[in-house]
Amino acid sequence: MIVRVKPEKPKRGRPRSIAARRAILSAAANLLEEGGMGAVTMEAVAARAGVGKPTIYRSWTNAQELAMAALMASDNPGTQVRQTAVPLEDLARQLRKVVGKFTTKRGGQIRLMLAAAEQDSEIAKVFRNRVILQSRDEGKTLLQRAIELGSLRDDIDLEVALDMIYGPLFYRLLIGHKPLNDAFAKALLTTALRGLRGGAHP
Amino acid sequence: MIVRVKPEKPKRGRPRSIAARRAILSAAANLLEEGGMGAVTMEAVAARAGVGKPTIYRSWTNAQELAMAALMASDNPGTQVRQTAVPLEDLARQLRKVVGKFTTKRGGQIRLMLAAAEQDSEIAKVFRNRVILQSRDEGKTLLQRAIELGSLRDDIDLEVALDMIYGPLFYRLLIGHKPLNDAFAKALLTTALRGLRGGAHP
Amino acid sequence: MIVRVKPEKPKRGRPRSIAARRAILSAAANLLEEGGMGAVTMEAVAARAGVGKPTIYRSWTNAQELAMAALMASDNPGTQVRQTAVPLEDLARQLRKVVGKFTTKRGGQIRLMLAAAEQDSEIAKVFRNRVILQSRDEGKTLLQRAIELGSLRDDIDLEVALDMIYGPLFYRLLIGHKPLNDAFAKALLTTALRGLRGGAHP
Amino acid sequence: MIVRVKPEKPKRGRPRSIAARRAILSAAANLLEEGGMGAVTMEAVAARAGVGKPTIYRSWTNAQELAMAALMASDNPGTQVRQTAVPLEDLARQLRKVVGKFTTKRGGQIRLMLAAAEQDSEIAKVFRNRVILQSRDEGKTLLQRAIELGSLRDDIDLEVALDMIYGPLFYRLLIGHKPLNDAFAKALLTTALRGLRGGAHP
DNA sequence: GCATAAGCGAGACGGTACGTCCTGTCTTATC
DNA sequence: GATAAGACAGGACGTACCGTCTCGCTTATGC
Repeated sequence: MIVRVKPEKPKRGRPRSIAARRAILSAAANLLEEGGMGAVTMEAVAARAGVGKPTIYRSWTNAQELAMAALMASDNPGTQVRQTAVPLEDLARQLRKVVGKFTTKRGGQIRLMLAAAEQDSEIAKVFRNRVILQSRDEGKTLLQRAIELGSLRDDIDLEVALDMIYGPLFYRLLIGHKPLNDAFAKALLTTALRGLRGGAHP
Repeated sequence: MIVRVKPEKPKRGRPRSIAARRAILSAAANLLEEGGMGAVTMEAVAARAGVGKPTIYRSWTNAQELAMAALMASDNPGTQVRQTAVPLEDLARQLRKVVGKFTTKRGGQIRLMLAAAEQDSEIAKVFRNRVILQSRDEGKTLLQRAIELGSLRDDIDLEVALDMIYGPLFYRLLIGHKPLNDAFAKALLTTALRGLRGGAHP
Repeated sequence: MIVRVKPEKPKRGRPRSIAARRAILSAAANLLEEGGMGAVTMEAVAARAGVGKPTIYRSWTNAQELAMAALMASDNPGTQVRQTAVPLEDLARQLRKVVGKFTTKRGGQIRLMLAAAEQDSEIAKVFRNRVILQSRDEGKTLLQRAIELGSLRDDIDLEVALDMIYGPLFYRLLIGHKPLNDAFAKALLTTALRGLRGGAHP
Repeated sequence: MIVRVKPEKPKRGRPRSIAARRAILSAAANLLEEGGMGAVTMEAVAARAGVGKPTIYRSWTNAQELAMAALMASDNPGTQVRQTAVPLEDLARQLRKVVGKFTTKRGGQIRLMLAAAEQDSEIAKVFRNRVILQSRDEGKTLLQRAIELGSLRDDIDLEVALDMIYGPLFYRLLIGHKPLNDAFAKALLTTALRGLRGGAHP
């Protein structure tokens, strides 16, 4: 792998660009944490970052995009789980991690972000892929391995199975009708694996 | 002991106009349908309803509340399914109805509504109960009957089971990573009933 | 001269509450004193007087009228001066009284009242007659007596003379470019009596 | 020592649009003429001037200030009289000019403006100086010259004399109890010069 | 002596304007 | 030649009063 050590092109009068970007994202993230989506206004971000509004508009077209970008920038991608020989145990571990992530304040921010954005905007898609579907994708790998190992039936619809596991987590995050915790994650996985069908079908 | 069946407080002053209320909700609903949440501004609603702004503020504290109220008011509650002797078939039928409801434009509105609102506002809770959890509650009755009839295991956690069924629908509605249709509803129910585990069920 | 003591038309229905009237005028006067004309809003008066708005509107058509009425009601008419054998001394005494009246807070209220009102409204005319021109009318009597006694020229235009005396008081009240005090009143009267013309006309 | 004639602060950012300023003042002046003070609302001015409300608020804090500024801006300062060798004749000519100015519609606007404004606001002071006291100041110069020439007594209090001449004009403008016209101006000046006292001047 | 009419408090109504905030664009002077 | 500063047109916000209108309730008079 080749590492480009900064080409350092001889630039006229734009030494500020990276610093400004960082300041903007940082200001936006702080505002988001302090006052939610509503507090992330272009004016507030500009003021706090010590930056002109046009500088922000040059990189993000509106406040939602910026808020999303800020949330993603401050996101540690690491829900990553190490894979062992027992994928179903890896899955259980990963679900607990996801629950942990959702339980923090970040969970609330994610919730707010989801419906606020234009559903079809480019950034919204990226956001969903990065923040929401990332764990599901990891889960997909685990399920596939479990099938290969014979731990799961080989006739299941993988996508349906994934939604049956990750959907409920998301459901409780957004609706909040029941607690979202490790116990739920465990019960969910157990029930999903075993099925609901009663005695008549052993 | 005499039971007064409604204290019915004396109500001083001019009563609120039900005509105005109706006009406001109607205007808000129309604007919502035409231009989404963003179009439901207090000013636009007031203008279209032929009503003063303070009249709106007297009943709803902000545009989101009003939009939610309008959506609920124009909502036909009828996901109601008739119950037969086979609750699992009733459940399948109901899931198809829910999918149908989510698939229309109303689905998009519901999606937008959810995250836009203050999560803990009173109206938001009512909204979630009426629009989101209503079907789930109906499902609960069906599942309970199924357990009584022995069609389902009697050791399942009912709440977990419900989320395992309704959560995925909601997941696809909001994230949109995969289609939300009858086929999905059917596969979902089938998989949930049967379980994912392999081996033991050759 | 026959004084008709009010034709007293036979009124049906509940008579207007004098208690309410008093409460309204009192509330208006207090508000006027506390916050000037701007504070005398119908709503504030109604709230403070413990009275419904229609009760106010039944007697006064707008806030300015009410404020004027309140100011007049709380006005002691007594600039009245006793008349002695030397009308010019009576006049000097009266001018001092007028100055005293204008110097208090009431002076400021009068000032505000004058231009705020519709110039040609009925109440504004009454106000001007009662509050502004009353003293001038008294002065007219005094000047006439002085002319009869030979203390003043008999070829002067009385109205012009009156405006030459009372106008400057009013001028300083409203514009405030120079102090309005007894010294001014004295100098004014002296100068007016003596004239400005120099040596050429002894 | 070097005297910098105007530090001329660096003025960061986009300068205020003089076109906008002109449009605002023009719109305000028109509205003032059409409907009086009450018609000069920020919204109406903004709409007519094709300008955002904040642009107005950036320069004037409320409608009264704006109306005053508009009236002053559209005011031709020209009551200025040319000075001849006979200052008392100059004075007579100037009084006729002032009367002319007060008699037009502008007179009514001035009247309304005076009491409507916060008495002690900065703009109100400027207004009084520019609109009301300007003529009086010119008169002061004329009187001084007349005294030097021996046409007036040299023992008069100049300020009192000025108020004795200009106060009555103002009095009739605001109270309207008697007509304000050239005849009055002439009689006023004559009476003031000659004095009111009888007897001593047979 | 009881009906009737008007006044009463309360408060909602359709409106208008307020003054603030934010948007997204633009125009400067600065670095 | 990109930046920060900040003015611009526009438009929604939520509030304050306006003057009018219902309410349900007194309170006098007059039939």
